[in-house]
Amino acid sequence: MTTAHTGPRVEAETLQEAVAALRSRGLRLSGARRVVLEALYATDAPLSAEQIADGIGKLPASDLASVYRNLETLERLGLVQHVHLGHGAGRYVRAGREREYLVCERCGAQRAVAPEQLDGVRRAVREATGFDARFSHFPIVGLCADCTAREA
Amino acid sequence: MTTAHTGPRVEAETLQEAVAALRSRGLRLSGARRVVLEALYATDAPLSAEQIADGIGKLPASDLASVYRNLETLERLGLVQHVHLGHGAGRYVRAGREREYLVCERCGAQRAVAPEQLDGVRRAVREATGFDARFSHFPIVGLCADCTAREA
DNA sequence: GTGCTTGCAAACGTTTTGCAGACTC
DNA sequence: GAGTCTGCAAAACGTTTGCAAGCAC
Repeated sequence: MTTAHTGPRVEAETLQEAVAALRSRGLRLSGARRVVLEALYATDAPLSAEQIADGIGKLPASDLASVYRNLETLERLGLVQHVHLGHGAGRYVRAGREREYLVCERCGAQRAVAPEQLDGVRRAVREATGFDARFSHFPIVGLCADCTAREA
Repeated sequence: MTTAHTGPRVEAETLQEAVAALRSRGLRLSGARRVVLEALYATDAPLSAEQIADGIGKLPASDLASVYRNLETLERLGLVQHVHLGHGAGRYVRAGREREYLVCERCGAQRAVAPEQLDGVRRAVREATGFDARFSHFPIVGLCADCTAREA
């Protein structure tokens, strides 16, 4: 870790806003940091740290340890979120995309949906258990429609 | 891995039945294997491989690698199931307990419930997405009632 | 005796940490 | 110039694998 930079979370729709948010906290825009941000702003798909370090095939590569450090810094700032989509490595997406995930544990299919689509699920969870469910960090896991059909 | 032992899953309510199931597949009841089974049948709580290897404080200890190998064998037999309750190590429970899990991502509280209790949730997931959700392997993650209240 | 099973050690994939030098502001 | 940030190397963590010896059957 570098020095702690706490404070309220930040909104950033664009790379420019993200950079502004960084600067407003006294953080710098280094080469490695830019690679991480550009990768995350280049796609909506959840990326592994390794994919980011490799520059997702088109950006300059950077050190994996720096990628992890930057992801942590950016997550603390509220610019990045990580997701666990199964048994493998964690995945990272820029925050503010407002997505929740479902993963099929048979075929591995991943699906991202808008949170509103799961409001009924959230309501059912609250009624049954009192929990306020969030599927943005850990997904709903089960069998997708195809695998359910194949099962029968 | 040792030799493969495939075949239909097995039911075992008691340790004796589990041992019988083992034997019916040509598997043996070694010391290390007994420690794993006794630990799992001693509690309903999901245990880490390390806790099992330590004999959950009261049983004889055994080697961690053997514990993992036995857990895999027993899981393949259908006698054991593993659960991921957050960022840490995996947890293991004996199968047939029919539990699904909720975890609070703020305070870490874990709750196990009977699957029927989440039937409404499953229905809501199916209606919204076509998925057949299962919360026995990956839990529902969110904020528990206490943390939700504290939030406001 | 056969061959499943063990313990130990070493490797694994992912993530974290220590450190001296480099770069941003 | 001050202090953040980097790359590299090494460690940490949970888990898997190779192997020769040991034990259940």
